[in-house]
Amino acid sequence: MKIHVLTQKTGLQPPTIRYYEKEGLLDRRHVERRDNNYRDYTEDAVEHLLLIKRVQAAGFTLKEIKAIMKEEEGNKLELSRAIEFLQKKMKEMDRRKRELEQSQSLLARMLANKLALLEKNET
Amino acid sequence: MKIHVLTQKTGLQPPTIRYYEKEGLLDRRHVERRDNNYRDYTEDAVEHLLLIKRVQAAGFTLKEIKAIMKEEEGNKLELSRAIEFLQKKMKEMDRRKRELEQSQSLLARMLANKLALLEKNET
DNA sequence: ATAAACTATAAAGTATACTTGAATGTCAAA
DNA sequence: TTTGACATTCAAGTATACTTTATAGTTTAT
Repeated sequence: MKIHVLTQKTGLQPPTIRYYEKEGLLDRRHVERRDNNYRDYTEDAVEHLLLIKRVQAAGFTLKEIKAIMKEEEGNKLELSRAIEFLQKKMKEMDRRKRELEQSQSLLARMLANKLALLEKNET
Repeated sequence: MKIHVLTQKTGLQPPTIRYYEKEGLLDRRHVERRDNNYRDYTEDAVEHLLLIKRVQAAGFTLKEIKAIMKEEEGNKLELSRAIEFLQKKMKEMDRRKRELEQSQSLLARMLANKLALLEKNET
């Protein structure tokens, strides 16, 4: 499919998708070139980009995402090192989750305060 | 306390703390100037900066954090609008948490694969 | 008293993740 | 066939969140 179709399926913009490719987040499995030099995306590209979006929204940088993706493929790292890497990432996510929960409870307290005030005013 | 002491208590660097002040994340409650023009931080500044760190680690920008802080003070916004604001932020955090959990389960699957491989190799 | 350590400001530089602009090429429909 | 929509590259611009550099004033220790 052409880039425009992919933008509709992913919600990303053409320059963003090209940028990701330039940064090495897409490969032969996701894009090829046609005779006219236009990019031709596979169906896999859709899933792949949506995955990138999710992981990115979870707070990872493109660099980290690339490392994770590469790792997914890779027997470049040996097994034990790959496991170490993934466990480190898991811990990072746990930490982020805790921080998120703490912030959330802060907001919850603020919200409770406001709601109490509202109650008072209405009584 | 002087800026150096605050850096030790927060783990932030002097220019970062000054930058936060410039960006309006600190006010009279947190900093004052002495006769020599040196900044003099209150104990409140410590808690405040650590809070900023946590909320930031949860994925919020300084601008958003500032908005939340301002709101915490503020009867600038009327009550109902404040509540709306906080509820919106809560939803954002829920979404972020879900994305984090999805990414985490992705990593968990990858990790499970690696561990299975490891098992196999050892048998 | 003077060097070392700390403080200040202002401006420029850096990294990340894009977005925008300029110039050009390709294709599909009227 | 020519106009409009879409594609390409490359370079420059933007926003966020700092960090670094340069210059200068202040305080502390010896």
